[in-house]
Amino acid sequence: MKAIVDCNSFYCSCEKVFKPELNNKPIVVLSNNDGCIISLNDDAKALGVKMTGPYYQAKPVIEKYNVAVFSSNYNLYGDMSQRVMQTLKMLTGEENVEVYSVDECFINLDHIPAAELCKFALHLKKTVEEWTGVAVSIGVAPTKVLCKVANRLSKKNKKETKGVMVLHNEQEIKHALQKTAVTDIWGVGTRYALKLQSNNINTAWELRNTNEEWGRKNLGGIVGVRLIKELCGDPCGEIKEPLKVKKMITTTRMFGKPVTELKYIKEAVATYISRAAEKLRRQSCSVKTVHVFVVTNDYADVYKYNPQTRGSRVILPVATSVTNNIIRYALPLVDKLFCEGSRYLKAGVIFSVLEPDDCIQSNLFSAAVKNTRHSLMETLDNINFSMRDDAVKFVSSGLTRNWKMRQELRSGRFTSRWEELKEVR
DNA sequence: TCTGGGGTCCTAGGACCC
DNA sequence: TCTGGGGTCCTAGGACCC
Repeated sequence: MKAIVDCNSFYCSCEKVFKPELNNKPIVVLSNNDGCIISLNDDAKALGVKMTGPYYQAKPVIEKYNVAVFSSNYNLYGDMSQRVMQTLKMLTGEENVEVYSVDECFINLDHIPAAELCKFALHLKKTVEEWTGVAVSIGVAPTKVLCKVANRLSKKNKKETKGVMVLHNEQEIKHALQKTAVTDIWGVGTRYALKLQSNNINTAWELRNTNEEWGRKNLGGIVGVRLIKELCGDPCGEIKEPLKVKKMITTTRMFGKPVTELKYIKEAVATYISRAAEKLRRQSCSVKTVHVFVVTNDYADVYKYNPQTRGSRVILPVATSVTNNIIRYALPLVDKLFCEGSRYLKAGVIFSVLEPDDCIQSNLFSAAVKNTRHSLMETLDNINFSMRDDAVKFVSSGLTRNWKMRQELRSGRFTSRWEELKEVR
């Protein structure tokens, strides 16, 4: 058996830990740039506020009911996430925990006797809540997909389930699947949901009873086959070692307000390259292919949101993680992409084809230079880490940066900055 | 008169996730 | 005035190899 442990309204819970006066009060957390609502607690949901809706649309309700609003504070959430995961690893053994995202993980429970699963899950929940202050829900079942089903039902009816649901046998699985719409299955997005519904498959139970060949044809080949097997209780995804090394690194941000000047877009792209290169060095890799993209909103009616993406890529002669090298090759792409007169909403970079630093493929046609600037980069990373982000940066990334995103309502980085430590009198 | 079959690698694009 | 920022996996098709 497996479990999924999922933090309830994670970002809101993190804010609440340091502001106990918000207990039982509605809370929302906004995306970067304060654009969208990306987390809301049950109290906010009860007021009719929608997840991932634009902030401005919900503003009337938010102001009327005095909902607490925060800009996202990823330093805080990242640190709280580690505390939750660390607690679970201590309780179940590191090798049994697969961290799946910032707020959820799968746990292998094969060593727990069937009769004790529920008790054990409740123990995990209670301990995490006591040690970190973050509330969690737990779903236990034979496969990951079924765990997600159980977890969702446990959340929907917290009073009855106490936030824990175990699917012990076929009967319980059947009952749970009948209560789950296809749109709520993990692995079914809008496209697949439409296809399923047009074939008159509306519940998870109906999907489970579909034959695998139909799934192969209509739900993305092997992906669909696995999905149906998992619903049948036949595990296709085991608890995995976490991916220590990413295969792709992306950095992208909305601008604080639309930008029309080439100069500022180049500054932003240089900044994003610096950030992505930091992430790259953290996993001791170098990048071979750099993709740069910009998003415009050119429409007769400027209020209509109709983003258009244009991108271009460059393949470096030799993979590198040296920021200024990457900037040199990638920044000219911005000149190519730029159109005078467009309004730019956003830009970003994607690093793909990542090579480990210790086995970089050299180039027959360029001199065999090593990553000689590594000590410079290391120094730069150390300064920026110990002082503040961007204490030292490249001039091409701009000095004034008036394109930067808004974060007007961010709370303190209570657990990761000494100067912002929470004081108790 | 007539031109194979089997394989690998890479990339773009589509789907999904939180 | 105003709509996030990351990721993953899979597949099809083209280029190339012997």
